[in-house]
Amino acid sequence: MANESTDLPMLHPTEPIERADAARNRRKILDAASHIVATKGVEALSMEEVAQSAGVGVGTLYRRFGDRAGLAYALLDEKERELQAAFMSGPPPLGPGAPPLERIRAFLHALHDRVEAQPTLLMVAEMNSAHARYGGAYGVHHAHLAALVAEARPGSDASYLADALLAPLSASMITYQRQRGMSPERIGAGLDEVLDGFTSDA
Amino acid sequence: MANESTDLPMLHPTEPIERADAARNRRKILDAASHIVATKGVEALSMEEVAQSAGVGVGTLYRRFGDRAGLAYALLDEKERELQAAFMSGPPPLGPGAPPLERIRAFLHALHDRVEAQPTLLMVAEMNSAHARYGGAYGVHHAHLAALVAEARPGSDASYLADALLAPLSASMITYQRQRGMSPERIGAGLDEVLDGFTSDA
DNA sequence: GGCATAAGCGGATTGCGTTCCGCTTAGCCG
DNA sequence: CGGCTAAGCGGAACGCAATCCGCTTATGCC
Repeated sequence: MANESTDLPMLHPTEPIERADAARNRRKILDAASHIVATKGVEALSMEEVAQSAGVGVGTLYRRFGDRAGLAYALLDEKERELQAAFMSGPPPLGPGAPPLERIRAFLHALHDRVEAQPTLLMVAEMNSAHARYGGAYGVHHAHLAALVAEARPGSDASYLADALLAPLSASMITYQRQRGMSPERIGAGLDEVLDGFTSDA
Repeated sequence: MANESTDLPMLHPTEPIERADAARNRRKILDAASHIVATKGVEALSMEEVAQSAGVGVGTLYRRFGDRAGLAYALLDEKERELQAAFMSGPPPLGPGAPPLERIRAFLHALHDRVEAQPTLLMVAEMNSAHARYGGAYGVHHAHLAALVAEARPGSDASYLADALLAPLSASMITYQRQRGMSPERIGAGLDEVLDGFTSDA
């Protein structure tokens, strides 16, 4: 079990193979990082502190994870994999089997739930390399959603609409809405309202 | 003409009054900053360089503009005022007089044009203090749009829908789409498609 | 005009993300 | 089993945003 569960998305069928010490360090780093997040919060997740706490140099952190956003993303990776498995091969309505519009709805609500569960880590992950590194997950979500939209609304620009549907679910937007006093339930209901526009054909 | 044109939004009817040297410095800073942006690009807009180039201390920059995002926002302020004037009291369809759905469409396209014209500065302005400082402009846009949505779709959660319509127009989203090869025209057409969902009542 | 005072100023300092580069060592090969 | 080599490592150094605090000065009041 050398290389599993903690590289970015699932787009590296056969990477060059990872050296044993590198794998060991990856584990140490992720353990230290999640411990820091759990005990002191995301804002205390500084590269230097993680490195020290894991007993490695900061250079190693950057080699493994690219930047702080990449580290945050790696911490979210397990949940991300579960999510991807759920909408790619899990039970409907999230997984295959339900009509596209119901799958879209289920998917957007799943993304919303994820943001509610991990707002701060996601916000860090969205930063900086946002659409490059984190782009791995975004790309998968976008492709999935675009396919469903193409089914639900043939002839539309499904790729654009997928972006437009994902944009309101960014961690920073939702965090901002929550700060303004908007409840998760209201956000969920709002999502459904947005989707009502999809039900009726143009 | 002490205090005009370069404080944040238009929410300070009668601020405490600005000292003369402070106003002079504000001008020097903004001039230096826009010169740097014009000649070396936004990425060269560092607080230290602006301060040096304007002949003031960095502390003064922070006193005036809060942070780097605030400075970027101030550089966009003139255009922002024009935009606000246009949709609040200009000619239709952007200004009052047209039916709400046409005004919504005109407004979103105006925002899109703005992003196409100033992507990098807007991206800096969106950073960090994003929804605090820059929140001034966002708040105005949101309030305007929510009012129009409430007119166009009575009974809906206009405040949420306004967020959802504004989210795809963030500078970072549009920059990302452009990097993927999506043309401005396609984005504009996509916006119209999103609005089609609004035409047909739920 | 002179003075009191608070607004303003500036640059040294701090903190942190990121980069760089010379050293170490795991993994392979003869 | 010993040596080769490239992957990996670590931590010093850098750049830059942001803060802090003692000094300066514009402004209002007598």
